[in-house]
Amino acid sequence: RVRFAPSPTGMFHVGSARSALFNWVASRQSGGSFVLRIEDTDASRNRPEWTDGILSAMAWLGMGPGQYEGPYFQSANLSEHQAAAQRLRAQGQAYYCDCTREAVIERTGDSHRGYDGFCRDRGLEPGEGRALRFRTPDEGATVVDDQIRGKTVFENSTLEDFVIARADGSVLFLLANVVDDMIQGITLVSRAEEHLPNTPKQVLLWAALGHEPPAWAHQPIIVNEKRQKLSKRRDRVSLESFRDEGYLADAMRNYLMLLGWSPRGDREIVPWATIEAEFRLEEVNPSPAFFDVKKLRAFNGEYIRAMSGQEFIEACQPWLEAPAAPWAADRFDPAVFAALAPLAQTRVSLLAEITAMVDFAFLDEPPADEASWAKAMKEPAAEILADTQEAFSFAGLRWEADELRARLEAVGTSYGLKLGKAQAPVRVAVTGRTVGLPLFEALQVLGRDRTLVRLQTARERLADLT
RNA sequence: GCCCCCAUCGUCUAGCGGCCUAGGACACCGCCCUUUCAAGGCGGCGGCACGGGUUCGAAUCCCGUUGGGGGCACCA
Repeated sequence: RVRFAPSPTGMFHVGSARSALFNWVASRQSGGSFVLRIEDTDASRNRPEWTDGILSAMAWLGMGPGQYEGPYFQSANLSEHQAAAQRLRAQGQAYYCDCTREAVIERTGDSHRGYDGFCRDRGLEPGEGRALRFRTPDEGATVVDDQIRGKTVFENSTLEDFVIARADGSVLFLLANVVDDMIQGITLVSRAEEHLPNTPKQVLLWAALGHEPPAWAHQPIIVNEKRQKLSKRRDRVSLESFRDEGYLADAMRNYLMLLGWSPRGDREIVPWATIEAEFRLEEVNPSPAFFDVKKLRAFNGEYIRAMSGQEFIEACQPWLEAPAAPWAADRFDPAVFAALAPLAQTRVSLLAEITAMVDFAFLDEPPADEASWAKAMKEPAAEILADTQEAFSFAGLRWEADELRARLEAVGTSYGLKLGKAQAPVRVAVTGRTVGLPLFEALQVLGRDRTLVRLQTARERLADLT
């Protein structure tokens, strides 16, 4: 039984996403279950919309409702938490303490030294301002046997007597967590490396409560370009933001699994089934991994190209409507898009890019891009536009890509220009941009009338400028 | 400050004592293809942090140094 316990913070951190995936695969492989716990001992912090966000992000990654145990939003074990705390006290392994933080610092002279054990043997009874502390052993060591990094030894003398219950009687995360895990029969706690320093305390709690601790697995943290832990404030970390930009769930989960692990045999982009079969928690690389958006993007491009034409068209839908699309809804023509989509599929690495790729076809006028205009509309541009307009106006012209190409090529030749140069002014006149879909195919789809109007408009504008 | 973790190309990694002249991917740079841009094909650049051991032999094992990171709440 593997437990996944993301903290509700208003978004789903990519680190949490990777952790969820690791745990998910590990639990399925062993035929065990995946327990989802989205809880906070301070219920007021657990906002419904936040938990909904986590649930939908998980479902997006393929971990849908009904496929896990839970979710548990609020621990149902509050009384057991209390009982455990009192049991520890009864066993002499916890004691009440009335020291304030300030008083401790004054005695130790160091705000980082931790608690000094002042109240250990004062035999205080519960009361106002008195917290319950766990009495850590004076000697020996506690070892955390971790599936990813082996055994880590913590000298008990370095473990301070930590608080397990507040003065008001409420139990803190460290203990509550252990009690919940015990009650739910959790056998593997797999979480981020930042929890490792607290783990010996939990191992001690498990033992004090008379249980064998679960197996542990502390995953390396995910860092930014400065090699610091990805933080909500500094870095872009929300899974939702990637989803909304047009990253595919399959690409994202494939990439995430590769952060710290890789399939055998020089492969990276592999079907999910392969990952589910081959992943091993013990094979996870213990060193921190940089979240490389460029590589993610490259993966996304590969996944997009691997889609069938129909799948691609369907996947693009959200970016072809308001608010993503700048055109009026009634100007959108599914047939036109279906004709352009195959040309666009190898050219987008993010679905969001599709909008700018096809907007010229659904806008009344080509989008204005000054830089493109400046770049393409020089020297013989006016003549090329005029000649092209004339050539394209020819009554007997077959309005098809190869024919259009032949005509423009001829125009270019008359000015000593290769097609690559000659097509530039026409491309900008019709699509508004200097780069884009293959021009003649796009013109064929756009149609004769609209193409000619745009050529005419561009000529007039060019004339006005000079 | 104390405790802990980590260390192979810029990045993600393969490697778990000889198959390593260190392999792949992303990024970057060329060339080919080409109507722009992509895609695709071919090629290039580029790394075992350092110092000691152990061993016939070390990227791989041990120790140290250095560097990076994480944790040190009556938060989770």
